[in-house]
Amino acid sequence: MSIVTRFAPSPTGYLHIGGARTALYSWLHARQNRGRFVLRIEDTDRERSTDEAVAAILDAMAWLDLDHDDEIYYQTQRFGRYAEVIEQLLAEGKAYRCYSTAEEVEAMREAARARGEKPKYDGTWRPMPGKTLPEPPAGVDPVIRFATPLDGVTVIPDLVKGEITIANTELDDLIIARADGTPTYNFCVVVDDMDMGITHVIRGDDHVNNTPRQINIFKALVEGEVGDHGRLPYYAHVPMILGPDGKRLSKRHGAVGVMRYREQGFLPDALLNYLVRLGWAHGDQEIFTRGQMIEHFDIANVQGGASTFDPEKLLWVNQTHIKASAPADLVGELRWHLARFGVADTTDPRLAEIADVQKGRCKTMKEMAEQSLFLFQEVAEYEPKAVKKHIKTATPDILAEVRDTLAALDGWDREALAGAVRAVAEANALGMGKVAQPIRIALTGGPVSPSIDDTLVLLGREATLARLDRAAAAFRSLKAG
RNA sequence: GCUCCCUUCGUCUAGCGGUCCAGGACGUCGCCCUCUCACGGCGAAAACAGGGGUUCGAGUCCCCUAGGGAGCGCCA
Repeated sequence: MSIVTRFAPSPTGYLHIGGARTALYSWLHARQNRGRFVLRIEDTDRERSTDEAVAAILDAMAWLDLDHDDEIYYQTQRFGRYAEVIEQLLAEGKAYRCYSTAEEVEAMREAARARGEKPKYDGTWRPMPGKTLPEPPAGVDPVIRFATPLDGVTVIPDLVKGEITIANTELDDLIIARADGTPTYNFCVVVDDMDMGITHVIRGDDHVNNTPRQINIFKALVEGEVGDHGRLPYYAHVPMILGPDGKRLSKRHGAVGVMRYREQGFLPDALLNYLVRLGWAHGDQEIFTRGQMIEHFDIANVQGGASTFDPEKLLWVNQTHIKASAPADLVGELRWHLARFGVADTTDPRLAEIADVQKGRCKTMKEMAEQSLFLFQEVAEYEPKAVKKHIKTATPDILAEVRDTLAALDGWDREALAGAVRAVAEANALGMGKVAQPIRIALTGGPVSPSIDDTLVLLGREATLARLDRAAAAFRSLKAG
């Protein structure tokens, strides 16, 4: 029997970090077992669901490259099916109509609370052997409740937490269809998981308390015990992700939307790598390629407790991935970030070359783009602090000498350029720093860039000579004035 | 209030009864390398929540306490 997992977001906002992790775990579990990964949009709450949110979630999934099988399922398109199952449950006496008003139910809950119990519906309208039901009041549209077993226990076969046992007396008869006839979450999930043949429900552990209810509905619909392959799913409740203050990760903690991480310059594989390691480990290994994640991930080894999101480590993982990437694989994100900085020419053939030179020195792709901007635009100003520190009275002459030496070069390759700069330094009895820094400022406007030979190669002969001329003149007038 | 879950360095974690005076990684702090920023190399500080058991032996199994989290909707 092949594995089927699913990711089932409700489209009320963007895909956040926590959702991305459960999606990743589901995806990994399916891919490593050559199973199917289903994407299902849980949009039964029509008030809060939006098309924009659906689009945002799909965008993020695409960027992360967590590809799904089958078409995308939308719960709003399955209302007919839910109605059918509700009729079946009603006919079999496994569900019943309840005419209690919201106010009455609230009073029941208060009463239970007063008794020190969990707030529950009291079963007024539940048919029982020998019990006479009240006469349905006129003008009240009933809700439909599921008849939860009155005794016994429900066991959740949970791959992460181990078996969890809940007494059925803790559960009440939950509403599966509202007064207006629309089905509710806990019911739709079960019908969908059943119809789609889900074998492993991997989701956040905020759903643990819902699970016994869902299992009871499941048992009312299919034969077999929980955990039977293909009949009732296994569960894996993965813990929450916490912010630095120990509270559940939320907007307060800054970026939570996956696409915000793209904007900050993270690579999708790096984000996934960080996420997979948050709550799971494979020995001492920190860095995983996609293939390694698929090979080694084990849902049963996921940590039971919540873990804290650490932006610093994410940055390190990202940097490590950038460093290990083939330049060609970085071009896409580099181009995207350059465009965000206003660089219109996205077809520059130097992109791979730039990525190759920069990849060892950037923590993020945004940083890489930003530090490569000097290659695409003229120097607007020379950073005052850098000028103060590195530009001396003799600098204009040195730069002129560098310029002439470079201009006399036959080729424009790294070795020749490095040799030329070193020659000027030696001729003037200066350390490399005393020559390289002024050149760097002249060419980029600031004190930071790749090694001076790489910088010269990337900038090219024409731009280099022009910028050296311009800087020499500018510094000369600066020192004179 | 009730139910369920969780608890190893600041953080992510390894550990699945002895090989643990607890290992790796991020971060932090030193030193080295160096044309800038980075990279890299070497080194240091840093943890089994507390208390009872079980056992020849417990970070590893059980119980209690404390702390943290989730849920208790005609939301998902």
